[in-house]
Amino acid sequence: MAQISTASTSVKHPRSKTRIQQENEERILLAALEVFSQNGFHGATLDRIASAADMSKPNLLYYFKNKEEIHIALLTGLLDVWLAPLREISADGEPTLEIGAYIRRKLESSREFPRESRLFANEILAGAPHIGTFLQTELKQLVDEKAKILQRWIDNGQLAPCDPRHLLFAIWSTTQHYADFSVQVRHVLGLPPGDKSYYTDAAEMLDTLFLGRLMGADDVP
Amino acid sequence: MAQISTASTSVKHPRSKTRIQQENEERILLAALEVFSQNGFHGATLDRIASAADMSKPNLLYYFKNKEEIHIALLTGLLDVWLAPLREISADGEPTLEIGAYIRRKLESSREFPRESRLFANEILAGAPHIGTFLQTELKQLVDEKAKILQRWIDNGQLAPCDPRHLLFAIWSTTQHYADFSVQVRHVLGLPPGDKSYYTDAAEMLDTLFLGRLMGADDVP
DNA sequence: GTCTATAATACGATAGAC
DNA sequence: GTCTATCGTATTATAGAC
Repeated sequence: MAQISTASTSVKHPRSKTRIQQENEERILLAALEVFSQNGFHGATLDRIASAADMSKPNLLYYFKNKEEIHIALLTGLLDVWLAPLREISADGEPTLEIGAYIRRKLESSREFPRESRLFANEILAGAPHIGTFLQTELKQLVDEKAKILQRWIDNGQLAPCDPRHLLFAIWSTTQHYADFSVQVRHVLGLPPGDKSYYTDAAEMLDTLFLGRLMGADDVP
Repeated sequence: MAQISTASTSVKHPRSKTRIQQENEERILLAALEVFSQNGFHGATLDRIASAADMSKPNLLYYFKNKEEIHIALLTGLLDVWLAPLREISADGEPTLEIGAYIRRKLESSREFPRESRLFANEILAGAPHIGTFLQTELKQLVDEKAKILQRWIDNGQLAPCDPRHLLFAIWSTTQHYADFSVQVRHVLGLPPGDKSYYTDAAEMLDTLFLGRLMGADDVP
């Protein structure tokens, strides 16, 4: 299975793209994001993607040589977006503020890019056939780096003792849940499709959960 | 789309099944669980299910009239298992103990039944085409019921003020994450396939997270 | 670059012998 | 109940005109 990473360049022709090329590729990727995120890789058909892009199927395959290439292009574009909020965590900041801001960035990302989140979730659920290498290298490296910062805060008594990596897992899972499981969230809360009002309560819950006792371990001996 | 629930009976013929029928249906469902949970509904093929069940494709279709019926049978069997840990939360217990035990049950369920968890996750990600009604009725009702209990604990000062439903969402997401995103967890931690040793640290993290400050809100004014 | 037509195949499901 | 053979369709991908 072809592996991708943030470093990989998807540009086959060094020649710059024409205006119409850029527009059409963008249109295809937008349509594909919609279809892939709702149905998974195998559930998505070129017919539906072409239809969503308002384009004929052969024309679509003029821009991407096959279905998998469209999928890979989407995932590739996603990885940097996924890493960005984590990258911003600074060792120089106040732990409570840094972690609180990270949670808000992730939750905002979940709210603004639910389709991207579901695309990512589908890929992981399927065993990460395309981004396995990315997870083992770029992501692992960044997590290792940030875990050191968190560990230092713990050693300084600024953060409750815990496994830093699992703290990150908890932040990822709780924030992404509101995008990936939005249907369940809405049904349980009795909200209509498209209603995202639950994000307000979600933000409050996560603040209570993560900033309640974990922070300021010194204050509560 | 055909909807199912815990109340639905999947028995078409009241006549009791023969030994060989039971065995074969069980074999098919086990194989299908493996294939569906790894590839999603559309990614799974009858060929692979039949092969995994060590059975011919027509023979498989002798027991289930089509692919969807196998999928529905799996989901139906899953719903009660999914609800069971939540049902056990008792209003008469000590809040800390009750919630701690619930988290451990959910985490244990994640560890013991990762394929079932992924099957469920795939169904929700796809928009819950089969279990939408279940989510809106049985699950919502049970959540409403348990949320009342949690709210009473909050009112009594035994639990930090928060939205009870979102507390449940946080428990669901963090525990299920270790089954649904196990590939990512392993890759980030640098563990080999099949290694589930991270569940120890996971349990500790969740205890710290959920039982740290949330409980005994009175103790920390 | 875009289209119609179509090739090639994968897949769900059935027919019918045993 | 189980099998081989096969049908029908959906879907990926290409050929070739414009």
